[in-house]
Amino acid sequence: MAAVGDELSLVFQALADPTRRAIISRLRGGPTTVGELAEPFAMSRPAISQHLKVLERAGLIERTADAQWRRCTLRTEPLDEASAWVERHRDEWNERFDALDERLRELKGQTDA
Amino acid sequence: MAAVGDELSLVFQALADPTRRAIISRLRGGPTTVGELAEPFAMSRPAISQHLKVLERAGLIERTADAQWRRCTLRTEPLDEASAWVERHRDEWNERFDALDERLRELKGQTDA
DNA sequence: CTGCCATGTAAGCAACTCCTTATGTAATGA
DNA sequence: TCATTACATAAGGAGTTGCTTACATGGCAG
Repeated sequence: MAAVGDELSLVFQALADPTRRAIISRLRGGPTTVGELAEPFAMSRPAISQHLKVLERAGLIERTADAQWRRCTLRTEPLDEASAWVERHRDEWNERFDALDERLRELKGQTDA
Repeated sequence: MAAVGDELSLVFQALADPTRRAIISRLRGGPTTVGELAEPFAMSRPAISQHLKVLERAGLIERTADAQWRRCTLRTEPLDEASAWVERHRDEWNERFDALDERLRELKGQTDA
């Protein structure tokens, strides 16, 4: 199925490709045209265009027309959301604590049985 | 192609699915058997097994045999790596600064022409 | 041993991904 | 006007994903 309509899924999916992550890294150096962006990759231009479409769908870039060039700009808000999700699940303290809790309940279950 | 051998891609790809993110959220409450894990989802057990395989491949869970149950435990190291990548690209300062720089170069270009 | 329980694996299918080449489309410049 | 530049879109194909049902495995209780 993978209908994946929700924002977070789109962002993580966009980040799951090394080429797209490289594009994002590149865009940290400032807005860049598609041609410049495509140059370092051993890949056809349409392929890059399609990657950019994925990034745009995830809200990670904006494309603005500038004469015959399309200027791509990084948008970091979706990265904030992704970061927030990961951070919420990253800290081990709660997990450790709950694991201990679970262990205690387990032991109790064993003595009951 | 999507041969995606690298760690980060596997992690982001694992996080790109809502079911798998829900599983991770659930595992924050401590180690859980596959059955318990599958219970809240409107999905067959094999489907969950396959999601767990993806999570395991990404290093996000460990499965240890415990009699006829498999106990799934969250591992947060891959989340650390993912978080580090996102954090590295999230801060807007550099981006803003370079964007300004670019803008100045643009203006210079216009006055030159 | 036998049948149940929890789980994994296999096979099949529709949908999606990621690339390709070929073909638009819009702005520039001679 | 006509070619060129910069890019997008279309069509197609190999491989992957995410589900399904059916079957295999391995521990356990009788």
